[in-house]
Amino acid sequence: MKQKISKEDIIKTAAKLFKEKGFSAVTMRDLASKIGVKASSLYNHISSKQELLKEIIISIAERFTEGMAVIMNSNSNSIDKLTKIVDLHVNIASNNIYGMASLNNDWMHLEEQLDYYLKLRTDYEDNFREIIINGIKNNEIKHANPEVILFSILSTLRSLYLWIPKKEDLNHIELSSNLTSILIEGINK
Amino acid sequence: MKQKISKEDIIKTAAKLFKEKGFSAVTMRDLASKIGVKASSLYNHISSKQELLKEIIISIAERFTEGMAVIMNSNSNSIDKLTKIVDLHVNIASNNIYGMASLNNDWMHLEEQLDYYLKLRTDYEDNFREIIINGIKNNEIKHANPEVILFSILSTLRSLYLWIPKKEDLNHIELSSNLTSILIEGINK
DNA sequence: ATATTTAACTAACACTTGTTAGTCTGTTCA
DNA sequence: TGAACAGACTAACAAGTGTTAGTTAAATAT
Repeated sequence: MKQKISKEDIIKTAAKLFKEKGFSAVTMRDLASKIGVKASSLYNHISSKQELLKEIIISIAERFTEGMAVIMNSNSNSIDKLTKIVDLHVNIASNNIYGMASLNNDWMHLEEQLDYYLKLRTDYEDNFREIIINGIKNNEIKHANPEVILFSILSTLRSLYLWIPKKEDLNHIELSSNLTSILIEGINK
Repeated sequence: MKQKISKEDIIKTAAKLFKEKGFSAVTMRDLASKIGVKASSLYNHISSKQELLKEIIISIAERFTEGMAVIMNSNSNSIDKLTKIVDLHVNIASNNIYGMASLNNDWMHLEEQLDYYLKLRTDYEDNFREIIINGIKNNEIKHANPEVILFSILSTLRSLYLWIPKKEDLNHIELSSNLTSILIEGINK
């Protein structure tokens, strides 16, 4: 056998291409030629292009859900929980630089799994919001609009996948603590 | 004449569809039928699908460049400049909810204009970074990693287009000042 | 050594893509 | 009124799309 490719290889390469051009702009022939094989050969390992998107997005989304569940069940205070959420995002983003692009930009092309994905995302945001609102109640977090706080932190965390690869020198523990400090304490002196 | 469509109509509808599904997933037939016309009729007004993307992205990118130039030329202190940048983003995002999606997610499908776009973006980020570094030097901004500060603020501002439409109740002046406060002073009490 | 399985290949499919050519009808202006 | 034009239409194109069928050869199991 000239070559032996695995489903994992295909998914990884797909994620890389999906990040560069988006799901819709990547053809099965693009993907195959990047791997060094003909498009039809891919179908010995996967069932459809859709399946690739599903595998990429849902596995990451579930990792976020699991991480959030652990944080919600911990009895830390609100600021500690936020710190743990930052860690969670830094860790998942670092290990899924390519996949995060699909999660953020191509989720709308999920078909059967779209509703499931949207539920995971909504639940995640609801938990996040609850942590913030509790923090305000407990006087740990300043009395600002919780939606603006949620939006501001979550936007930053969701964009990590774009920045981590550009700053290879910054190690993840350092990034995580710098980020936590800036998000929580702000930047003013 | 049964109908009279303008290039502006086409661009607006295109931006809306590009936000929903991404540039590559929107066909000229999709676009035409949303407008209530046949695909070939679009070509009486525009020269190509590419042109639509260019018009949408470049016009917004240039508005950011102009806004940044005004801020750089003002002799405000660093914190004031950051406040003005927040306003700039809130204003442009509010007025270009759909187009901002293309700017953020479909810029890689620009062809002849790709280099130009990338130059505008890099210059913008360089100016932003300079403001932050000057702020640190002048003791207005805390001595943290300027790349992390830049990334954190800019990610939030670049995601505004996703949040503004979900929070119609929050008016833009209020949003702008809440956001400035959170980005600069943080969220801790 | 032989039989079975794995996974590549070529060829083709039905359909969709952006775009062009040519036509026809309603509007504008002399 | 009639000529010129604008802008819609139908029809078609060449190229590209995801995917399937059938074939072949290498790897593995008996």
